[in-house]
Amino acid sequence: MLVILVNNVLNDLNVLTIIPYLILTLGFFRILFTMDERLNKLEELHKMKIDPYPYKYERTHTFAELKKGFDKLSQAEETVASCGRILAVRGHGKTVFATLADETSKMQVYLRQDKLGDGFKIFELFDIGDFIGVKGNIFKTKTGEITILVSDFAILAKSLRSLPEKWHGLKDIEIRYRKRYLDLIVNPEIREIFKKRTRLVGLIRRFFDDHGFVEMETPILQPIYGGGEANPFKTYYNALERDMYLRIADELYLKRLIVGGYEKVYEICRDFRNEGIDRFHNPEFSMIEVYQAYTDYEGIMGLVECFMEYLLDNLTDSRTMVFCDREVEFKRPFKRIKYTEALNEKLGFDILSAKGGELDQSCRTHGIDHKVLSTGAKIDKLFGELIQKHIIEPTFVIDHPKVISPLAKVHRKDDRLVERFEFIVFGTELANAFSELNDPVEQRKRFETQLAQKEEGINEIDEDFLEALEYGMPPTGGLGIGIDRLAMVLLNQPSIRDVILFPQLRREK
RNA sequence: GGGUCGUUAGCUCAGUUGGCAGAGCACCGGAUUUUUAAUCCGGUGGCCACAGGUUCGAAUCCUGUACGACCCA
Repeated sequence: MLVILVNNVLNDLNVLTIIPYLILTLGFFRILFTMDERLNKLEELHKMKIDPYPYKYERTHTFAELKKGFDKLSQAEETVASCGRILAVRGHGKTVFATLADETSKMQVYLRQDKLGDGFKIFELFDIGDFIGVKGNIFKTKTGEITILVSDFAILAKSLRSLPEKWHGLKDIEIRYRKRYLDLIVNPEIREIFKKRTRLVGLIRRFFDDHGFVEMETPILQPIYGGGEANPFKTYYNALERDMYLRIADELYLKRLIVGGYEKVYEICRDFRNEGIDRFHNPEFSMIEVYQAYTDYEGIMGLVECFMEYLLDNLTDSRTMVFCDREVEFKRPFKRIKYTEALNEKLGFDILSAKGGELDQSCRTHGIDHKVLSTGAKIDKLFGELIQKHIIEPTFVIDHPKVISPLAKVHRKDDRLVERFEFIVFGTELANAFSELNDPVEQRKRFETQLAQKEEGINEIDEDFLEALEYGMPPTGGLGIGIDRLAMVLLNQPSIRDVILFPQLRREK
């Protein structure tokens, strides 16, 4: 069809006008040439009144079902109908072996001219990558492979481009990310990873449902962004004639629900942060936030211990976890270390009473660019560099300085600290939790301090949230878990892009 | 934002000191009725990422740009 179309266009133009046209559309022509053979076959199918893109196929068995039910099906000589994509073809003149794949498995099919008659020739119009349906009986070849002896077959969708190589697969990491569908076709282990990720999210949901939590849905488009420290993506709402932000967290909305009387809520949410992309960061990422009334961070720590054990038992069948060639065991209670004690020991002075000069000096010593950072940010960088990086075993780091935790409740025994923990394993933060700040007067002060520390006063205080707190929020424990990082660690994938189907990349040239 | 490395056929990769652009798979033609990375014979396919520079001569050396990976911020 395309070939005819292009021929017509060429006939309508004289040679001189064609030349620049040819140069301009070189890319288009190159695609045409590479697809030429397949387009011819497509044309051939049309001529034979065979629809290369039919509407459906009645399948009796998936390939996995055929393999599982082989004894019964072969004994009964039952005619089966299956379908899938052609992955390999081995022609032998008057017979053909082909390997097909559906979602469940691969399957060999065997076509013989003496069985198919004139229809046998039609298979010559099929290519690797095409979807086909086959009917026939299953048997074992002399090498013992379960195979369908085909009595009838049909094209289900013609493929116009050749797939990446069958043996080496697709390795180019850029193409794997940009054209994930190719990665999924030729690298079955990648399909397995994303299936496991889906199973993981299902387990997370089941765990919290089973523990009496209710899943909620809160706004992704927010008039004021909050609940974290990050630059937002900004958009404009025409009908309301105002700027809106894609959420960086859903904390402040879930807390409104606790004010509203729910006692156990969670949301599995996609959050958006307008910041750098690297091995641990994608601008859109998945979180689960959990809030439970009448408990504190101690209660949440217990919940996290149960949660991790539940995931390991149901996802990997083992209480050990391997990530980047290191192995750890999960045994409760998890280790606890105090944030300030660990950091003070490394630094040799007390960060809570430190002078600015001491902090700056330490930053310089450890290669941290301290000039543009707030005190809190300096402390957190030092912590990341000196402590977090080296924590491999599952560990709760607890009791953070107040300056770096504007939404957490002051520690009951030390008012310079808050009741907070981060759950760290393999040097990676998997969870962050507080005894939630529910004192509206204190919360307002913290927001004001936070706003004053910002260089650009872009964001405003969420008055509606403060008003909600003023109506009263019960004591509450809150938890946030980064699902992508959790997936990385549980599935032993070194980059966040390996657990996100379509990671963000720059635009192609 | 900075540093290091990479980009060669649809895919996986070679390419020597700067001297004709290569292989395997895929594709096309031929042989082949139990193969399975089928095999055998023959063939097509390249803006060597892009733009400059050095040179008699550049995939190769130099500069810049784009995209990607890793590290740092």
